[in-house]
Amino acid sequence: MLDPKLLRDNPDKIRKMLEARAVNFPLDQLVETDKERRALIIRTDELRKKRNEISVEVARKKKASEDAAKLIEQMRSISEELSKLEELQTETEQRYTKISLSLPNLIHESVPIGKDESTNREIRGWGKVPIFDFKIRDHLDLTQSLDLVDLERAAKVAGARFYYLKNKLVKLNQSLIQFALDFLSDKNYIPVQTPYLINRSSMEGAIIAQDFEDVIYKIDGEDLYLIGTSEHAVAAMHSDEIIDSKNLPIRYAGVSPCFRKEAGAHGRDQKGIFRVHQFDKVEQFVFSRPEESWDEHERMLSIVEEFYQKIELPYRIMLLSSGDLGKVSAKTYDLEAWMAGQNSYREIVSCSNCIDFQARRLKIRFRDRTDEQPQYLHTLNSTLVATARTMVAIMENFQTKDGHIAVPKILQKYIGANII
RNA sequence: GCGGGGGUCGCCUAGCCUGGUAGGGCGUGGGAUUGCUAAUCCCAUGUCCGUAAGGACUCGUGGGUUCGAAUCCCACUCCCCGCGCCA
Repeated sequence: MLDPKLLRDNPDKIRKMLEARAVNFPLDQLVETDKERRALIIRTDELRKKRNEISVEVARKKKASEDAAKLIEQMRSISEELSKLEELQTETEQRYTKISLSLPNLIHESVPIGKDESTNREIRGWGKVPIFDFKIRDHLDLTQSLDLVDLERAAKVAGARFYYLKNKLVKLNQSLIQFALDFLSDKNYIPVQTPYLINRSSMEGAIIAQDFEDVIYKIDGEDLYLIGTSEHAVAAMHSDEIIDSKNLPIRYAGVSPCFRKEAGAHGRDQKGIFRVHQFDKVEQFVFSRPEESWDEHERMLSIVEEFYQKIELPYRIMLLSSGDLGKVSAKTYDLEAWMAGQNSYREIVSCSNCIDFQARRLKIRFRDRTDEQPQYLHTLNSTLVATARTMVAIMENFQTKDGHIAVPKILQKYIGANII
């Protein structure tokens, strides 16, 4: 949600953003509805004022045991008119909210303008792409020959894009989670394991309407949705709260499974466990003062880079262009890891500053002193590790000539082995 | 799932029975007073509309009764206590 004042004072700024994102949005309709709703507020406020004045008079007369019948008759007609207007107001308010909830976030000035991923900008790279002196295999091949993943039975039991992890891959999955949590704890992040199902109003705080269709699973007959990432549950943690600024920034290490419908991804990445309906993730989520959020954003990215250097995965950092940017984010870096089996870099991390967009939706504010106007804070989120994709990268990059997988040094003590 | 108790401004609390402008304390900021500090006293302290003056709203949420609801009625929700079931 954007600052409603922007809608009135500078709609062109919003128009520019929509253009840069190449998004169709009924901006004029929103501006019009905002006008309607404000006019209605003024009219109902006036009527209420009148009613309150008469009500005080009624009370006074009754106390003095005078006749108030005439006034009460007036009250009756005001109340009648008011309830009609209120109905109209509620309807207008709902219409306004519905449209404004689907309005995407503003874009930071450093974001390159461009229509899709082809205009993303490479910021830097790290590590050497491995060179093999044997014929390499992709991760699907490796998981089948080493009996690490059962896709056929998962398809039978749950459907496409599900999987059974088996044997040492189960341990690798746990090791990545454990290492990630230790790593963030050392940096004073607060570990938090979230609810995996949350209600609609919480979900609406973190995502935009279209995502309900494309990514989010709903529990039939309940006001419950499976989280697409712990970000959704952590963001809503402090909804409707005013946070004492001396507690900022609040840095959480969220851990949870992630559930995604992947609607519209038919045919893409069908192989193996790269694009799946369920995976585990450790996530950085930060509540920050507005003036500190851009530094915080860079800090989160540097933490991500340190992590992947420790597990020795070659990567490059991409700055997403306006057309590829998520609707709730003002600026996003992706980390793309080298995947030998696909001979390309693939996205495994997304690091975003959502500025005050989620905070407005969730009413998360802060202040320095208790007599001060509270103001919206900024929220940021970044993957630390999404296990399925990171395991794909590890398997493909660390494969050995004899068809096994070397375990990155830092994970060996967690998994209790140096080869899979 | 059943029975009982509860949810009031950032925090704590009064008001609810008996309907008529939501009061007090803490915290925080400002001011007064005072060698300094402390204590004391005064003012401010949520959201929305409005350039402003000002006004409206706000008592877990949503309905209802009433001229008028924090207060009465109904439903839902969350927390606490007891019982039941249960990994």
